[in-house]
Amino acid sequence: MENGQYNPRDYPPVAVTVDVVVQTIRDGDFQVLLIERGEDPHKGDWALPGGFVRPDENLDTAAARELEEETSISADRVHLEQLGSYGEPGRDPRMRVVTIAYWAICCGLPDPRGETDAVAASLQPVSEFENGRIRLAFDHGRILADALERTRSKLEYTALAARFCAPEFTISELRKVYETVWGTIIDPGNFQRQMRKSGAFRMVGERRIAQGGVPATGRPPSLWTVRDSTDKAIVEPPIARRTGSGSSRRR
Amino acid sequence: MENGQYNPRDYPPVAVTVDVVVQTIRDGDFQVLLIERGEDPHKGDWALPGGFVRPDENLDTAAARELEEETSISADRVHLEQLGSYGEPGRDPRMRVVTIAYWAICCGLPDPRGETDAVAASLQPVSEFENGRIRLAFDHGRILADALERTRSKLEYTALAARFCAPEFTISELRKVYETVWGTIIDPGNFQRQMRKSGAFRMVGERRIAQGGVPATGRPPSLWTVRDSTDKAIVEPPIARRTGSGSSRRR
DNA sequence: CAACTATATTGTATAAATAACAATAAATAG
DNA sequence: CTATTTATTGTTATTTATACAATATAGTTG
Repeated sequence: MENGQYNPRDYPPVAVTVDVVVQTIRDGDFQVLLIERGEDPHKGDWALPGGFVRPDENLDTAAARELEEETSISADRVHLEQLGSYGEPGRDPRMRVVTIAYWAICCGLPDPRGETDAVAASLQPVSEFENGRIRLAFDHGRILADALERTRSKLEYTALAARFCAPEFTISELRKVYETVWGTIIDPGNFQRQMRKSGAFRMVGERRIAQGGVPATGRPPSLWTVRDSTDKAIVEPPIARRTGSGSSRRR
Repeated sequence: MENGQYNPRDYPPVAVTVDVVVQTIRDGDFQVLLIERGEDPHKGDWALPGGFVRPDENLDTAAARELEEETSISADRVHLEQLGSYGEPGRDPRMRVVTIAYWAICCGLPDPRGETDAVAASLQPVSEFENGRIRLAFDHGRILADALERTRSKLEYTALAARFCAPEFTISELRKVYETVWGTIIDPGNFQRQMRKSGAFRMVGERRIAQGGVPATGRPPSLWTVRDSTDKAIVEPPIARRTGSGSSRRR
């Protein structure tokens, strides 16, 4: 491309697709959107939602479109970011396919069904994948694993945890996001201070009284929102992820 | 790709290329490999080295091949990593081109010339680009900026700084890498301890006496190497990058 | 209504890490 | 030998992290 010596038409066709790892928390469980493949290859297996990039379409736009088609929620209430490209020659047996993988975080998915595609989309617990009980088609297992690591890593130094929450949230809700995604337990007091000092969030309400549905118990929390809605908000200093799973409390 | 509803042949051809941001330190200066375009579009401008991905070639392999063609150094003495994909529809006026960008760190480039390509490749100071004195063709300016930020960021928590050095290096040489790439000044004493405690490096020689060329002055340093040659070595705790340029010393 | 329970939030004490700079070590240059 | 230079270790004040205790403020129950 940098020089005119190669003629693109000399090469066999390459298809370019986007695949999206859509992550959310539902019922206190870290989950990811998967579709059941209706056709071979890998018929009946799980796969990531995705599709071809259209001729005059941005990569980001293509990913946003796939996301909206699959979840019917608009991409502006979602964090969507490129993960990387996967282009192993044999990754799709039908032809050479290079895919640009994206990852997304969203809140409150309305129980998804495949809308445009005649395939069943559903949220599956990440734990099922990491246990090996769910196996993915193509190289989607690798892509998913990379996306999960990226998400967990970015929670450390960004305010992206808030994307798992409604626009306004409590610090405890935020803490539960960390605990769910990382599989750890975090001290509520220390977490409270860290978030307040981080500068990434802004208080929008002193008190929240009983919400619809859940009858509140305990002292009412204050309400917060992200200070920078462009997902650039940095949590500084970063909050430490303890690799050990489960309780780290001492008795 | 996930379903059979789209036929790849229905879409206009997409060319897939790789572009590589090759970074090194030469004469104490942070530099990047650029080529001068010999043909339109952007004839005479600077661009990143790159080229088409071949039919049966990995993306990583294609990047390594481009790197070797352009620098004539083998990719195993180099850190080479994917940066991301750039596929804006109009980024190349000739046709739809999606490029997978890579970034590389290497040590001691033998003054490069374009070998296979009949184009002039040369190392240019990063400062020239960041000053705006060098302007790049296509969207390569954006790619380069992203790569530089990635490199600077990864120096914080990985042992990749060592890739700018010979296989064996002194802690002072390592410190100068940080200072050069970040444009900051780092306290030698504190840096020494951080690197020793980080676990990322291993001492391979107690003393280094006068090297060829430079007549040594001062106390001879010990020699070190990276403990994990797979570039997975983590510097923990990370070393802090002070955004402010130049001296941060107090008087 | 008082006592109890449950969260949220603030306090506190200790340990650990950071940062600035001083001091020492070990070589070469003159 | 003395000055100079770079490497490395010491030292100390300050900040930050961690664990846990204490308080605040609501709802719930007897």
